[in-house]
Formats: sequence, structure tokens, C-alpha cells
Amino acid sequence: MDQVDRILAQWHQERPDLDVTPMGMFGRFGRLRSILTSGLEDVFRAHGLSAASFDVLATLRRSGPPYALSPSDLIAWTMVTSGTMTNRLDKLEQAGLVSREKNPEDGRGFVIALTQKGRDLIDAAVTDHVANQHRLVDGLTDD
Amino acid sequence: MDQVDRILAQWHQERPDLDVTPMGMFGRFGRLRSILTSGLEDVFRAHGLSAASFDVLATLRRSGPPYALSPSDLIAWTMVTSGTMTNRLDKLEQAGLVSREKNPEDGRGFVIALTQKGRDLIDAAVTDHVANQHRLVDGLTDD
DNA sequence: TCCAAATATCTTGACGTCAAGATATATTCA
DNA sequence: TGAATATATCTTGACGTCAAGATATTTGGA
Repeated sequence: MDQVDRILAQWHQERPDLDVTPMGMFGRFGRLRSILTSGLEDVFRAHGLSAASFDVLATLRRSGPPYALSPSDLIAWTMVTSGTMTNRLDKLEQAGLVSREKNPEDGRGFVIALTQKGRDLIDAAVTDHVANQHRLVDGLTDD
Repeated sequence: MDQVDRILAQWHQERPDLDVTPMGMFGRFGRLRSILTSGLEDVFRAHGLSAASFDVLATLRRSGPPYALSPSDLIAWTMVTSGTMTNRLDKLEQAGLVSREKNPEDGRGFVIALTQKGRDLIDAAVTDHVANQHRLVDGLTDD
């Protein structure tokens, strides 16, 4: 009898007209998500990153040399809005992890590139992150 | 070859030393979550609610008569911080969906209760929400 | 009885996010 | 070539969340 079971029991009592079976699935899915998310964030934090900043640095890193993309490319890969990306890039630029220069071929755009510091940081962070994912996945099985 | 596969292919190219198998699972788990979450929010929005406000009203409703709990109880059920709960209750009180009165038995505390309007709203919203969960779950199967 | 410790809630400041709108530059095609 | 339209990015304002700290009240002994 966990928290999800208690919630279902309350609904059964108060609203017997509803079949709340799927609610149990949604509830446990959400709890699993929250456990996994915070497990991942532990590693990001250990490298001074958030999930948001890791996301951008990792996208640049795995795009291969020269480790540079436009904000539009980053928006497409990460599926966030342009306002969110501007905000992420402001933080990363301020931290010296990426550079932001005008695109010489399109006056509307910019080129975002990993700095050496950003490159070193994301390489170390990804290594730890993948190991952490293995650890978290191994910790499941019968959930 | 979806977005997740493309990401894994890039990592394989750039960091062949890493076994990124679990990353595919995390990626698809995250995408599924985002799809389900936005599916649920459609119904909340249709009733003028957010996931946050639905959460509080539903907790009060399923607690049974007199549909009243302390902020501490609500914090325990919803697993958010006290600051978050204060903010949620401010919004709900302002919308006339809950009342917030001093607890006559404990000067430090309050009693949060559904108003009639809140009671009517959450009963209708929960009915739709559960139907929506059935719909979303039925839409899966081979994912 | 009175004070130290515990408890209940609110406040403050910072994050990350989104939608909508503002700007600046490119592109298209009449 | 010039105007209409499309595109790239940034800005603004609002939400929801958290951690840490501030207040007020209650409780548990000495």
C-alpha cells in the first residue's frame, strides 16, 4: 500500500462511479520520472551544470567538429522555444562555455560554438552521465 | 530512424568509447512523458486549471467531507515545498475555488477548504480527466 | 511557570519555461 | 529594383518550482 494506492482508494471511496485504473499507471510513471530525473541531475550538478545547460553543450559536442551550431539548430534538436534558448545561451556564454558570434553568412543569425573550456567540461560530464544512466537503469528491473 | 536514433548515431560517431544504449531509453521515456503531460494539460486547461491547481483541488476532493485539509496535509500529499503550496493556494483562493481560514485549534495553521464553486469545478474536471487518461492509455500499446 | 526546541506557514530571490510580440535581415517575385 | 513576406533571434511578462530564511505559535521539559 504505497502513496499511489492510497490515492486510488480515496477516489474509489469518493467517486465510485469512476474507473481510476489508469490513474495508477500515470501516478507511478510520474514518480519514476521524478526519481530518474533527480538521479540524472546529481551528475549535472557535480559538473556545475543544470539539465538545461547540459542539453545544449551535449548537442554541440555530438554534432562533431567544429562543435558549432546556430541557435535555430539548437532549438530544433532540443525542442525548446527561442526564448528559452536565448536564456540558456546567455548563461552558457556568461560561464565561458560557449561563444556567440555573428554569422558572417547571414546577418540575422549567430554561430554558437563550444569553447575549449566547454569542450573539456562536456566531455567529462557526458562520460559520467552515461555511467550514471547505466547505474540508474540497472537499479530498476521489477519496478 | 527517429530523433532519438539520430542522437545515438551522433554519439556513436563522436564518442565510440561510450555505450549509450540506456540513453535511448531515457530519451524515449522523456518524449512519452512530454506527450502524455501535454495530453493531460489539455483537459485541465479546458476547465481553466493548470496541473498544479488541479492537483490541489483533487487532493481536497478525494479527502472526502468536509473537503478541507491543512496546508501541511496538502504538502504531504502533493510532495511540493511549502513555498510552492503557498503560491498554489494564493491562486486558488483568488479564483474563489478554495477558502483559507485560520485553524481555531492551532494558531500557526490554516484550514483550506473547497468552496462550492471549487467542488463543482473539480468534480467535473476529474470526470473528464479520468476519461482522458483512459483515452491516452488506449492510444499506446506498442510504444 | 517559562524558555528552548519544534512546527506551520509565508517570504524572498533565483531558475527554467513558454507565448506573444519586437527587430533586423533575407528572399521572392511582380 | 522594391515591396511584401519569410526567417532568425531577442525581449517581455507570466507561471510554477525550489531552497533558504523569517515569523508566529505550540509543545516539552526543567
